Amino acid sequence: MFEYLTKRLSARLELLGWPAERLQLSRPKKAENGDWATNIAMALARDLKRSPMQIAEEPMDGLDLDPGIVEKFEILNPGFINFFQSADYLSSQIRKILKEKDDYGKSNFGSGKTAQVEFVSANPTGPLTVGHGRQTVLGDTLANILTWSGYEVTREYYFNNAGRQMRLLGESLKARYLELKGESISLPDGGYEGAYLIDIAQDLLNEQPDLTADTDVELFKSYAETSIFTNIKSSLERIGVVHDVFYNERSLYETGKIDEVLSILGERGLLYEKDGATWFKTSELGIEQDRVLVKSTGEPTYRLPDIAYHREKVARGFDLVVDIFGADHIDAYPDVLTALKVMGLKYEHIEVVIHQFVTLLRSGEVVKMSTRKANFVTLDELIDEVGADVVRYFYIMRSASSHLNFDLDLAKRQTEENPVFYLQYAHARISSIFRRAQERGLDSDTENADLSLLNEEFAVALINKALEFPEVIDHCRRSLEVHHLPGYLSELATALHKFYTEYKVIDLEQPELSKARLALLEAVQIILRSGLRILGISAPEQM
RNA sequence: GCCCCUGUAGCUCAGCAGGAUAGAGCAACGCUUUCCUAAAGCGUAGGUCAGGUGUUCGAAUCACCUCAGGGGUACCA
Repeated sequence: MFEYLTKRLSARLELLGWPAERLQLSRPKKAENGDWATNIAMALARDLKRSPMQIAEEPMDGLDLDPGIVEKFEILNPGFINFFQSADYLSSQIRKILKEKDDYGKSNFGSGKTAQVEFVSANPTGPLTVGHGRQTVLGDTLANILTWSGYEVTREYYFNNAGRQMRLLGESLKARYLELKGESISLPDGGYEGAYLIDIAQDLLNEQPDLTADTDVELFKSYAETSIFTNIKSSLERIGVVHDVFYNERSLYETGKIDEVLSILGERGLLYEKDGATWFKTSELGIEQDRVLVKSTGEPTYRLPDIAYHREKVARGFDLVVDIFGADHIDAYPDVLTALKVMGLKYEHIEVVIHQFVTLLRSGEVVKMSTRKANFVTLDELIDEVGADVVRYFYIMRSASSHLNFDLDLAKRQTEENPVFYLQYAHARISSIFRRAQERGLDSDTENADLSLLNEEFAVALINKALEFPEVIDHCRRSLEVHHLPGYLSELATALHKFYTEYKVIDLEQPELSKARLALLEAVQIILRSGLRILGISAPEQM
């Protein structure tokens, strides 16, 4: 209907010589204002110097619309043109859902195109925390949306197992190990204090009891890394996240990509030496101040490998690159994009999704978190407490740009009245009705159902809500915001529960009506199942 | 100081390519089950959309200013 109206009205506007690109169609909030509406008359009032009501008449005059789609239209003050869809259109759309099944709502926007989503990317210095969880679920769900939009998606995890932090990790493990052997050794300055390192030290002690203070710290570092990465991957798997590529920053050094970036920027005259460090003249490129790329110690800052990594992303030829970052990285990406730009590389296809922090509340108190200080709640603990479905839902029900308050007590306590169960119950409720219908011997032959019987108020409302699904997916894809989906699914569930309360689905006295209603529920269930699948949440048959 | 995010009902938050009377969930109060799962539905109450100025036929939405909270502004990532 949207496509149809857009096409017909645009053609009409062009015929009149009016700017068709100003045409906007939206769904009115109130049902009495129709199913679709346009404000074009008001938008053009100024240019045409005529009243909106007058303007509205003109394109609509003599415009005959397919009665199989549009029932009628109205022009209302102050100048809205409202369109009402026909019953035939609704029936045909339900048929479409039933026919396309789990493919309903997929688009070919990204067909033949590739996309990469980089997310999590936590260095293996400790378990994933509640803070990482948001990014994890955000990235995975967005990847699902892109897949639904036709893209071939690569989920990527970028990490660094070299550098200062990892060395500290190795030293910290070594200290714990020696501590277990009875030596009184203090943790290195700024070392990792987490208890998880004691567990790892114990494992190492069991496997290799003969290490001493003289053992190379490299052994401890590598043992810690392997152990922690195993743990991280297992946490990810528990909430259904599997990355396709783990990209090690170290490879950028080994293949000379780091040096290449330096030499290209050097050739452009954008580098200089000061105080023993190598600086990038970002101040000449619209950024406040210059940035250090190589420290006076000879080690690069994180910016340099980031630039090299993104240069590789560009070279790998993705049509769309999405980076999911926490708000603490907000200053890094302009540098990276600027570098790509001056190197003459494509960068417009790189989208950055910044998510704000998760504030963890426990007993009404803000929990300050730091991986190094070991004052954190792990993602694993959270999953243990509330389950993977609830974890995923809680993280994506809010927009990424809002500061998320994660109230642990609430999440734990809410197992009965949790919003996620509301959705799952809607799905289970339909399954339950199907089971009951079968018991009663009701013919569930939806192929031949007379869908025109679905003309009651709340049936129509439910159908309309169901038909919004592809628009919601598209909205998520366009804005790279996934929180619209859980919101929509809640509305769909509400429409379903309302329908259920008002009408009896299984009515042996009216088998034809029952059949039509069962067909509608089947369509609704298809959408609930698809939506939940995109969110990575299970769709139970019964609860 | 400068940059980014946020400020909407008691609480948590939608809405913000300007549109028709500002929404939901939770919390509060009241109601609904001889009938497909009440993990549900309905109703009542609750608002200076942080504040101000501007643009517009029309502003929660756009611009500017102020205030408040968070993050960044590192030769940490």
